[in-house]
Amino acid sequence: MNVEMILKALSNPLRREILLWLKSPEQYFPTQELPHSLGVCAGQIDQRAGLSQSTISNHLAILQKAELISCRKVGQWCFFQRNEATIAAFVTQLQLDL
Amino acid sequence: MNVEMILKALSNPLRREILLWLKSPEQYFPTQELPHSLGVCAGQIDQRAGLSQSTISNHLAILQKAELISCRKVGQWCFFQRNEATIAAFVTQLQLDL
DNA sequence: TTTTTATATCGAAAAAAATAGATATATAGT
DNA sequence: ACTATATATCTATTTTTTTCGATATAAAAA
Repeated sequence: MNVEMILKALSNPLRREILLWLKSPEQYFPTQELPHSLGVCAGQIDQRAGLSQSTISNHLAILQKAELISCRKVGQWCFFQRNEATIAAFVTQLQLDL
Repeated sequence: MNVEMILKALSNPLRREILLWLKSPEQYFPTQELPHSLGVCAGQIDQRAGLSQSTISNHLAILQKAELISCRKVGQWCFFQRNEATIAAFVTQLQLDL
């Protein structure tokens, strides 16, 4: 758990928003056909964010490197999920470190 | 309490370090003549950080705008202190928002 | 009142982050 | 095997952040 990387990741509003979207997939990604329990498909996130595919791919990579989200590959798709363990550990760590 | 501004402020390692220094002034600023209960003099922070005066002034302004620190002016000096209320409220808010 | 000291602000340069389009890679379907 | 689809990577551009030196402001000291 790298507080440095996590704070950098969270300093961007879009990345924070993506984290929120992933908190309530049924609300924010109602058009996804495969079950939300798998996570949310990268393409769905692209669509919702309205920025280019490569830009969103980059943001997702930054969230992933910070271990705030994880990716499950299913066929040709990538399904992203929040990593609640890291998020909780981060808040706890901040409480001590800050 | 503006989570956006606070996260931006905390995304910089030097600003996080300054916050830590202000947590233990007697440890990090033993040469300060006036009592640490006043806060830590801007010049002491400049000296410890080893960057230019204007750069540190800028960092302190960013921390201040985020209300992570506050400034007390005594004569020609500025004494900075952590704003523990904001810091605690921020961590609590993250726990909910994130 | 002039000079010194402390901090803030301004303007410019350098470094880092965000964004996009083009291309590569990997999987699926025909 | 060829084509279509999904995502990642590469390169370039734009925007934001960091940093500095010079100058402005304000208070203190001479």
